[in-house]
Amino acid sequence: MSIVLHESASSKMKEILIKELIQGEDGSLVAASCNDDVKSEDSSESKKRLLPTTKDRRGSYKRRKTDETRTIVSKTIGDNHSWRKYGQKEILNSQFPRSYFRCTRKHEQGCKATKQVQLIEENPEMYQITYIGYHTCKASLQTPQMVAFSAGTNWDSFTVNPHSKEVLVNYDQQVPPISSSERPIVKQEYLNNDDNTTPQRSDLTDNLLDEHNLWSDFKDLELPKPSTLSFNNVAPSDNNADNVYSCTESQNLEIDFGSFSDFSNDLVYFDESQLL
DNA sequence: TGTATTTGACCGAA
DNA sequence: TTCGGTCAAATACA
Repeated sequence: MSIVLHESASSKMKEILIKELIQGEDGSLVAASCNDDVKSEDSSESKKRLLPTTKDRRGSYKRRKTDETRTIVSKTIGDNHSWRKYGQKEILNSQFPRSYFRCTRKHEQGCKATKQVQLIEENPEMYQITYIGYHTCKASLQTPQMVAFSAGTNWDSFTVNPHSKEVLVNYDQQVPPISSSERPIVKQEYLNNDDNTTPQRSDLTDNLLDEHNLWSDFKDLELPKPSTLSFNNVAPSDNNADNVYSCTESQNLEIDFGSFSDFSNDLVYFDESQLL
């Protein structure tokens, strides 16, 4: 189960989500530790060598400040794309290294999509995956930013870090899903795992959301007035995407789920960039 | 032999 | 000046 939030998401949307999730009545929602801005004095990691040659101009790059980025948390790092690892780095104050992947069709098709994968310190079973840019290659099966509600998992907690741009979702698959005709059926994601050789169905997916899932939590949200969230169907970023909904703000401070007449095969997509 | 991964080094944004 | 992101040679693997 993963939630995708645009990095460009408005602070309003984040505030709403964060506030409500953190203040969950059942106590299952916890705030993530804020480990940002903690700079280490230990700079011994920096190994610089000044041997520049005209031939060897490695590392020349532009930081993707303005690129679209989406951060998700998942138990697997696989998706429908083919990735090639091009680097790994130890990150300051992080227990686990960060791996860098680019689309394998970067050169042949100029696909600019990259992703960064890092184990979460608080939960080493989960990966924090940051997608940067969108796939422009024709082999794209499904844009990763579409991944949102994967049904069937049982959410036992959310972890919301207001200092980062992400919502972490922990779930417990042991609890059998509770069927309900009123609950949305969200899109199932089939993964061709990069790490695991055989294609497998994502363990992030299943059929239905249960009473403890995000949907239920959203339904129970009491959003600060006077703002409201509604979900609108938005055009997918590529032809392979299914229906995608963006979350937009309206006036009533209620999440307007009425627009979801049929959740089958649809994805809920938080495009916070549309919130002002 | 071709492709993928590892790893040290470099660059540049912050 | 630091450190994250990227490059590319070296290495591993099929």
